[in-house]
Amino acid sequence: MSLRHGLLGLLAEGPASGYDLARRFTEVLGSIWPAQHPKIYAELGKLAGEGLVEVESEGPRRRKAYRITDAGLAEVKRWLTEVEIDHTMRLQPLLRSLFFWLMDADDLQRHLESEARFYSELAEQYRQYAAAKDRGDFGYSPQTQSMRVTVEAGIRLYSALAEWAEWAQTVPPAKPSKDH
Amino acid sequence: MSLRHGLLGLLAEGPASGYDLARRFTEVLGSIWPAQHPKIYAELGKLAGEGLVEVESEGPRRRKAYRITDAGLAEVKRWLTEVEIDHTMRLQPLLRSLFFWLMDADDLQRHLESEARFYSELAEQYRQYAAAKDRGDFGYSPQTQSMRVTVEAGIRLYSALAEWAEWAQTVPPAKPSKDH
DNA sequence: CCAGGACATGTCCCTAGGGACATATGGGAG
DNA sequence: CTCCCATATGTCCCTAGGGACATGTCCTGG
Repeated sequence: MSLRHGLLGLLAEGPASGYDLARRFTEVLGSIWPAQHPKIYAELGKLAGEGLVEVESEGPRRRKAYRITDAGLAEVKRWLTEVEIDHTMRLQPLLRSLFFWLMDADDLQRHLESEARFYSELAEQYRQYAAAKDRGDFGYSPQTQSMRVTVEAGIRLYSALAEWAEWAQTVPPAKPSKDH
Repeated sequence: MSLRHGLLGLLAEGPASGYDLARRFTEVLGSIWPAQHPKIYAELGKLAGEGLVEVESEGPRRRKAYRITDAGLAEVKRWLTEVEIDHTMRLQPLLRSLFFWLMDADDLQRHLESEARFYSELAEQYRQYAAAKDRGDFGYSPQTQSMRVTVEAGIRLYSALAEWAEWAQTVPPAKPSKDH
C-alpha cells in the first residue's frame, strides 16, 4: 500500500496529473520505489473514489490534474506517523552473493567489478544531485530539503554497496575442506 | 523469479525439505529475501515438475527432502552468470523520507531516533555473526565463506542506514520560503 | 495413555506489480 | 497540410507475494 501514500505525498507538494506523477516516479523514485503508469492511473482513480484526491482541472490531451484533499493530507500524515514501517529490503544482488561459492573465480571477479562500477556510478549521480542542491540550485523549500535527505541515503547506500563489492574481491576463495 | 533460484542455491548445498528451506529463509534470508512456506512448497513442486530438483527421501511426518539435479545446478549457475541482475531496491523508509517535510519536527525526531536504533541493532547482530564466523565457529566451507560476504553487505548497509538516520537528525528543518 | 506442541505440508484468496497492448490528441517540423 | 512525436490515459493479463486457514504426524511430559 505504499504506492498510494507515495502518490498522496507527491500530491501534497501541489496538483499533478497521472502523467506527471509517473514521470516523477521513474525519474526520481525509480531506484527506491519503481511504479509504472498503469498502476498510477488505477490508484489515482481509487484515491479519487475515496475522496483523498480530487480532479483539479482538465487540460489539453485529456489531461486531468489531481489535487490532494484535506482527507488525503490527513491520511498521508497518519501513514507517516502512525503506520508501522516495513523495513523489508529485497536486494537480489545480496541473494546472489549467498551463492558466490557456485561461481568460477573469474566469473565472480568480473561480476564484482561490474557491480562495484555500477554502484559507484549511481552513488556519483546522487552525489552530484546533492552538490547541486547544496549550491542552492533547487531552492530551499521544505520539499527539496526532504529530497536532499533521501538523496543522502542513496549516496550512503550505494557507496556502501560499491565498497562492499570492492572488498569482496579481496576475500580469498574458500579452501576446499577436503579431497581434491 | 528469484525465489526459484534462491531455493536452487540453497539446495546446491545439500538436500533439504520445504520446511528446512522455509526456516532458512525466515532465519537467514528474512531481511534480504522474505519468503513464506506456501510459496516455497509451491515452487518446489514446480521445480520438481521441471526436473530441476527431485525427491531424495521421504521421512517421518510426510517429510520430503529434495535434492538438486544436474539440470538444477546448471540452471542456478546460468542464473548467476548470465541472467541480468535486478538492482531494484524497494525501501519504504526511503520513500517515507521524501515526505519528512510533512511531519512535525518532534515526530520526525522520534522517528529518526527509532530508525537509528533499529538499524544499529540489526548491524550489530550481523557484526556478531561475522565475528563468530571469523573465529571459525562455522568452519571454512565455501558456503559459509559466501555467507560471510553476504553478512558483510548487511553490516555495511545497516550501518549506513543507522548513520544516515543519525545524520538526518542534524539537518535543520527547512526555513519556510515565504509567508507565515 | 493422552494432551499439547513442534514438525511438516499444503490450499485458497486477495493484492501488488510488471509488461504488452490500445488509443486519443496537440504541437512542431518539413 | 500532413506526418510524426511527445503528451496523456487507460485496459488486460499474468506472476509474485502475503496472510488466513486446514491438516496430518511424531515426540514428550504429565
